[in-house]
Amino acid sequence: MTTTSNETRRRRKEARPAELLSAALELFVERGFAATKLEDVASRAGVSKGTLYLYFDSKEALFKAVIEQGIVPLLDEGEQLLLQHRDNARSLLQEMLMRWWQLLGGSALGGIPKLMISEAGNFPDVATYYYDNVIVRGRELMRQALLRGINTGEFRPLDIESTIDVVMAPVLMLAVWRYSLAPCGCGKQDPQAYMDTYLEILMNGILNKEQHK
Amino acid sequence: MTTTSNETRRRRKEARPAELLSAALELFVERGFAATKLEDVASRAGVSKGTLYLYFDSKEALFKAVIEQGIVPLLDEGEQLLLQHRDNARSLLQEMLMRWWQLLGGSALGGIPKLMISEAGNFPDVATYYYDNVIVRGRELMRQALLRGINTGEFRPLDIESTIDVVMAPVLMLAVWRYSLAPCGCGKQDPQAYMDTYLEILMNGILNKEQHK
DNA sequence: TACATTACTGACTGACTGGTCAGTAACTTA
DNA sequence: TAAGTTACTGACCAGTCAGTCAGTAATGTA
Repeated sequence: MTTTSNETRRRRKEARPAELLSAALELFVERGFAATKLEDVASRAGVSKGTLYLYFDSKEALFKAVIEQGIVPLLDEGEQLLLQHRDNARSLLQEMLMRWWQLLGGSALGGIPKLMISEAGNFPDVATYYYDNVIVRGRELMRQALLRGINTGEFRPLDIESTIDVVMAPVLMLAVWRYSLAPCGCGKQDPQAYMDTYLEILMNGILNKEQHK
Repeated sequence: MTTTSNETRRRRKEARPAELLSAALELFVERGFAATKLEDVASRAGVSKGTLYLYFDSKEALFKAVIEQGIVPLLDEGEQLLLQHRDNARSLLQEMLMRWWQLLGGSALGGIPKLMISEAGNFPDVATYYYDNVIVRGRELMRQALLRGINTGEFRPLDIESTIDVVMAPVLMLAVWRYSLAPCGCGKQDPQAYMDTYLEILMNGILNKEQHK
């Protein structure tokens, strides 16, 4: 019933973990870790609860896997962008922020920041993992972009470490919003207008005055 | 044992609801709604679980009360500030953001944004209440400040609605951070440096170029 | 066709927790 | 001091859910 005729069980076995992780991410983001029932995760992935335990040892192990598997692709993408980019720092920064917003806004992965914010207190070790492997790496990307701009004189001299956090915040908030109050029909009418305004204010805020446009 | 000799039970009765709300806020923010046990809330407030039910009908009612009681003082303060301020728009905006950060950073109330973000999906009606009574009111304060600046020519003409959200985001993130990853010993070294950098970038971003300093 | 292996199922259990309520002790009043 | 009232307690109940495991059915193999 679950498996259609041309999907062999062997093939299914390879797909299961990803299907379960995807279902778990959706539900964890939607309801929070504690309020999510494993039965629901399993049934959303089209299997029974027992099957879930063939692939993951416990609810907590599932949570860790959701975070660890979900986040790697995002950073790889960002690192690619940084290496390839040969234009000026302004367009690099702009493109990084837009690309990141597209990724966070476009797939369910966008819920990970909200999930991590909500559950960090209950899973300090996952929080540490997330910090070391996502935040530190993400901040490094942003640091490179900002440094490039400061070195070329495009950006004013800035306190880099705090600038990194300040620059990230509005994009993060937009992603968080999408999975918290927005589904309740509340505000933040147009993400595109938000990003446009943000980039406009940000660029005015960090570009050297001599720079035009 | 719980009540000391010079606190009569009658006086205690008046203090209980506030004590319970305070304990509940702390634990909800720390662990999330579902992961918080009413027994723990009660014992942190120095009473038994039964007593909690004398003052609140259910766990959900307690949650609603936490949000509703916790948030009103903040907005009153903000409205006062807006009415009293007679200086230029720049200093008004600056002071609003700093004051807000002090309030959010200084008391346990700062956890409310994180709590609301985490639980909005599970309590759509509370989310709607929060949106109507906190976000809409808060945005209105910010709208007034921005309008004042645009009208006097201090600020460049901006798309007000999206600017409101953009301006709020970094302060909100700072508050959220404090109750999520920060307790795990992760980054964001110095809130003061963060706010300084933020205000500097923001002001450069929205002030008219002729404006000096 | 008979046997073995693999992927999966879902009823079950044990622990936990929201919510109840009969009882207790502090305080008041007569 | 005795009777009544108020604030509070904690054992208990009923429902829930993470995690288990004996059994089943699909697939592979001889």
